[in-house]
Amino acid sequence: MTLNYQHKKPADTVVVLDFETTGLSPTQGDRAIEIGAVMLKDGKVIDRFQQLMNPGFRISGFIENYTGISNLMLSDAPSCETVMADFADFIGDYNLVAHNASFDQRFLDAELRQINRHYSGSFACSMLIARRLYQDAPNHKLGSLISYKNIQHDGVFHRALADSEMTADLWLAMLEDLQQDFQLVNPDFSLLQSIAKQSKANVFQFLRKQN
DNA sequence: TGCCAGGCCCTCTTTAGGGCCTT
Repeated sequence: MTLNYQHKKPADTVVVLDFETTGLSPTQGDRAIEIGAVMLKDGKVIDRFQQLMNPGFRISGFIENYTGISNLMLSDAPSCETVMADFADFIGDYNLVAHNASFDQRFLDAELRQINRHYSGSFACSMLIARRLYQDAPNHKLGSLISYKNIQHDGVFHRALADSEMTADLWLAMLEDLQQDFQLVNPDFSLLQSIAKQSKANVFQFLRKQN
């Protein structure tokens, strides 16, 4: 069997991450308030990262309610700069996964720019991939996909570590489905990135060509 | 609860509009 996609990293280790933030747009002044991440290697969680961070201003009541993160909780949290420096060390140059990755990438880029740190891994978006693989799902919100795939969870949503754990489980479920449904021996980050670039109409034909 | 932004993606499209996702 020959797979016509390229392995980018010697070990298929990825970091699945999720930000909680003060709003939707760093260009409008929004900042990160929590980062959560799990590191996957060979289909297993080998490390975790979770930290609240103080954005330097009060967050809105909407965000307090949405995330369960209060201004009191953030009052004694370390600064975004301190936390993001640690997180930059955590992710290193590994490839990255997030649900609706364009959102998390904007905040990661904005926060790391503040401390002049960089990363060289590339992003894959679990939402774009799920839209192609699970076209019958009622919608492609993270919580809906967790239910659709019957993935066990602890009922916590909109907290960074809980959401990154669920995104990691969704990622592993997609890898497993590719192995079972398309007899792919070693589906990896690069293949899933390629899936996100296919049209919904052509993605299954693309997958059948992979072996 | 919704607004704010931005990218993707579909369609009654491409000289555009609007829903889906993320907080």
